Amino acid sequence: MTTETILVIDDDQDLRESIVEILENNDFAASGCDSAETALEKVKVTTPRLVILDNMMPGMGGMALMPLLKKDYPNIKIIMITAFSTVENAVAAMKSGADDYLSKPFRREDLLVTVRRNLEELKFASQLSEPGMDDALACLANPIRRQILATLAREKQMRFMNLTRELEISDHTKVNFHLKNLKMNNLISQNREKAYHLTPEGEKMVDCLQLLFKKISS
Amino acid sequence: MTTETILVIDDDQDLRESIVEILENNDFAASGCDSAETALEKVKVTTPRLVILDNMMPGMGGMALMPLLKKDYPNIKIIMITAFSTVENAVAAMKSGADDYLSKPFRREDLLVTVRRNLEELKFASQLSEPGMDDALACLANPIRRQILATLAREKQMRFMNLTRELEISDHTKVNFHLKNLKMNNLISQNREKAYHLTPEGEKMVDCLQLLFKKISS
DNA sequence: CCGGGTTGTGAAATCCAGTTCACATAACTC
DNA sequence: GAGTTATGTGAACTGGATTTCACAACCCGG
Repeated sequence: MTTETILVIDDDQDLRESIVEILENNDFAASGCDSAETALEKVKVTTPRLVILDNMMPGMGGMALMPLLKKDYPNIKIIMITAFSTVENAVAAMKSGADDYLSKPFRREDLLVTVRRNLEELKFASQLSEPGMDDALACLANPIRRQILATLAREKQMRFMNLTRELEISDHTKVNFHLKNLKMNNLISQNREKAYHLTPEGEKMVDCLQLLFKKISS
Repeated sequence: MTTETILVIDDDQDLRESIVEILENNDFAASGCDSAETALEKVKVTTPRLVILDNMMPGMGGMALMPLLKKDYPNIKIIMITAFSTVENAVAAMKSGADDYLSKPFRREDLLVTVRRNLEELKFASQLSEPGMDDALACLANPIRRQILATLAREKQMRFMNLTRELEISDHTKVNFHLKNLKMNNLISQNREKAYHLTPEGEKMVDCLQLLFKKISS
């Protein structure tokens, strides 16, 4: 967990400080801010990924601040604090751009669950561009490599020439190229008899492909 | 279900015909064969994907036939019928290349379950090289496209320039290129206000990516 | 209606995955 | 051990994917 800052915007000092404290006690980096106006300044410097915002404040209210924040920082997540738990409040908050909401009064656990859920979603976005993901998908992008994985999943293990014939590819060096690729990505390996077989990682990948296929063709 | 032929090789006429009948009653295309020698001839013509083979037969036994079959048709699945259910029998059968086994006596249900399972595995192999799969994975292979999908999953909808800024890519035409690609693959589309958003297909794809990621990083 | 931001196109340039080719070494067969 | 098949490597080549560039139509506020 890096220094992921959470900004808490609330004019009620007690509530604000109590939220910040709860968050800090749970290893989040949080800071407070007592009005929408100062908040706008503060995000310029700290650029938080998550904002907790009271919708009722003197001056500019939370509802008014939200679109401004979203406009300049579309990837910021906003958790709105609404005074009473009514369906209307919740719907209104979500409609105007909140990603989640908390109804006063809320328990410490409600707060933490909501914060964690939203940070989790943020994390997902960055995961998609992670290097591991990149290699894996590049590997899977090639139909020959997928065929190889599928064949090995079926036959458990296979020697080079058998595999080549099975795939009905005339040029054996082409197969070799893709085998090397798969080997480098740790999806397959060879035993002493030079037979290729899936690694545990490779098997996971095959599982993934099956899942993918079911999803896509559903 | 195409005309997927299953070849039943057993010298015991009663058992053989009963197996074929059970299979045919369950919409499989099955045919019988009373010895290993005739089986070798028959596979040349029918090239079944699945073979059910008795290991005890006069003349060439099932154990001897198996490697011959596997050599010429490595993608054939073999279900071995062993006389008694002992661990040794089962292990021996699997070791010499059987993909599955049935111990006599078995119930109609055992047979069907085993056959279905093995056909299912065969089906998977061909799925992996299907065209739909190809497009989808090629699309996902590019990190920028994944980022776009992830961003749209988070923000629900976004206009062109906002998206470009969000991704921190200086050249907007590059983003446009990938957007066009995603559009062509029906993963995103634009509403009247020109805002991009995920299509139902695109959402499925994002789900897939999340699954993939969880699998990979587990 | 002027100027600036937005949204987009098509062609040229570039890059890189994938293919092909020429060759080499081990392994097995007779 | 001679010949054949299996397994593998590296370099050159090819084509498609990606990037860059030059340009243009659009919309919109002042």
